[in-house]
Amino acid sequence: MTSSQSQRRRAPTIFDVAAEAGVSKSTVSNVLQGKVPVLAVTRQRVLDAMDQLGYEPNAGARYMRQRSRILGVVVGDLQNPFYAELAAEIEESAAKRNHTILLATTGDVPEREVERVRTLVQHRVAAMIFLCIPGKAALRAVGGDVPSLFAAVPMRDELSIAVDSRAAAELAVSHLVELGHTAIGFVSVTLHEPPTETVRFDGYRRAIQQAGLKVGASRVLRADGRGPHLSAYQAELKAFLSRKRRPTAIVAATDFDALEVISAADALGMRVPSDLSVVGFDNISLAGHSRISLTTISQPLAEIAKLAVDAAIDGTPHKRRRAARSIKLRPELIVRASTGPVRLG
Amino acid sequence: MTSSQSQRRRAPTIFDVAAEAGVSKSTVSNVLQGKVPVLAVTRQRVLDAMDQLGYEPNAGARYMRQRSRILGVVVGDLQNPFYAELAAEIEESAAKRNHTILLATTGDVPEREVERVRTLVQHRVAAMIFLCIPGKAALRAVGGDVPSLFAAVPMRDELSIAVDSRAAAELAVSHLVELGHTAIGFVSVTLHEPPTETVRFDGYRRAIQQAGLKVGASRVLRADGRGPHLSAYQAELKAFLSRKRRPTAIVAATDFDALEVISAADALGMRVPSDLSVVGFDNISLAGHSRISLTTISQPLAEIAKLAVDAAIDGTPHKRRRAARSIKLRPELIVRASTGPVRLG
DNA sequence: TTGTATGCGTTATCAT
DNA sequence: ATGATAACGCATACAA
Repeated sequence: MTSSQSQRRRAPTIFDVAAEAGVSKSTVSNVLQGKVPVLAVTRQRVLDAMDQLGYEPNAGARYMRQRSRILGVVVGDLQNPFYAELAAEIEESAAKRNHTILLATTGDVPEREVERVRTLVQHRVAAMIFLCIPGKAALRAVGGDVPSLFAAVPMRDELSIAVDSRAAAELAVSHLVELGHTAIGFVSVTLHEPPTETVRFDGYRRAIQQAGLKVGASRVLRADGRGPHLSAYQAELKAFLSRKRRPTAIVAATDFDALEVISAADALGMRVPSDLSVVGFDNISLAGHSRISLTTISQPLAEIAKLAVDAAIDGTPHKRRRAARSIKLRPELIVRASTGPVRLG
Repeated sequence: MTSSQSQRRRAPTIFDVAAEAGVSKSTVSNVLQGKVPVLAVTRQRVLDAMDQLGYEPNAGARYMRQRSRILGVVVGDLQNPFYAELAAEIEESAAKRNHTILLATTGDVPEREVERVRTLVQHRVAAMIFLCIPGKAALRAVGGDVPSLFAAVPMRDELSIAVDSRAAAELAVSHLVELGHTAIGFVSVTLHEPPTETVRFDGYRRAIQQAGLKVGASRVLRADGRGPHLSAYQAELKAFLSRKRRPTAIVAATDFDALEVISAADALGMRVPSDLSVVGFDNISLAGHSRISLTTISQPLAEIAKLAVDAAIDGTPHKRRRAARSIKLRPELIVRASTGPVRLG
């Protein structure tokens, strides 16, 4: 309205506002900060001048004197609905606390990780929230000056806010045991993050042993593979499900994996859950769809996001205590139609 | 390793580097910029000093003199896999061009839009990429100084990079016509963005007329509703599908809507595609899952992302020509198992 | 309550 | 090829 000119003018500064309002820059700054009392009329004049000129403070310049209000968010795979949803929640929580997020995706490629982390550091983010497990180099690139924490991923010796994956696995396994299953397998084919995968497998293993069952190698399929070779996964999965001593129930490392398992079962003409029970992990929103109806472990997304943002903003006093301040949240089992009693015979 | 101290030190500056290398700040800046020639040995000394100190340039300070390398990305609904995937692609394209993205989600709430846009403006983003249709107020908040464009959403009179939705609708309709359908309906229940919804419905309507068919009011279900009242949607959908003169095929405004339609059909015991054919829109990654296998319209995500980022960075010379420079991409029909020949009778 | 002076980290202009 | 210096927009300590 005011200015349809396309020549990009210099944005109005605090100085312009001061001139327009007939006061000094300090006064403008004072009404901006709200710390120092300013006469009501003066204040109003400044405010008027501001939206007269369409003034917006320059965050970059501000951050040279103040703590930045940007949070760096590093996500491995934003294509995965779980991380996308989590990122959305984090953004919202951050906004509630007047912070913005600088988003970086790495595709879990080590070299890219370092590059992206460095970019975030250069922008002097107040803190770094990882939605992935970065490599050593990336972690080093963060440096000791910017606090970082890990959301929804397990990270030993660091501040991490995640679900207790052992408890989660126990939930899944005991649910299956209650349904009469004894041949309970584990599948992870699409999870690019070794540590997360390991923790979940470990939880599965412990839960199995705790239930007095055995962890048969023939019931476990773990692909350390790179890249999403969907067709290859399917081939492996079909072979896996066709084995003689195949499991009657499967704990999948993620809902994505569970979906792949279901696809393979469908292709083999196996029925879920009567021929094969499947439990997922993450409770992505599509897990509840009638065509999927996946029994799965749910993580309290909003809570994780809020805690992560709060911790990122409020900081962790002593580095050494980071791990100690880690938070393990309680997972929840969502029972849907992908699990059922074991078929006798 | 180097510094395990938790007291947050002042990050090393260009000045510190200069001191360490025994040169002036100007020289350091020169090697940083690479524009002015610097003696090889000096250059190396500076470089050494840099990673000795773990120096990273302060992007905020830099942006006070140079154009910022931040792109503001405003997305309405990041929970929607389509937008999450698009955001990921945009981030990647931006990174390739040494840019970072500041992400804001609005949940399509007008007041939040303005607030978020203002935050982005305050960070002096080089450009704004909208993955939603902002309200007037938000658009005004952008101001005339920061170029903005629209990716994957239709926006009249503005620079937009999206699929030709009329062509898309034609693709869907003619596919169904070829299968013998004449009672082809339209459903949109979860799309929060009126303009996008309107454009897609309009495309549907034109395509129907072009095919010599009629647009019966009884075959159209458009919910302008707010918020995701999934159960309510389901009730509406079931009632819709139970009508006497119900359609034999449905064009859904989004894959999400298509999934809801399928759920409703499942609940009513209707078979897809023998009782009801369904075409979606967006080709989200889960549309290809064996349990869904949704015939849908695909948008070239990566291409949209690249074009959007390039346009955002390289800019549009004259504001008036923005609309003229808009790009309409060709949609593609992905035929899967949710569509089939009309059942005779 | 308001104004003045200085510093923040960097780039850019001008000397040398 | 390198160094001194003035912006850049804002916050802050201090003076008035």
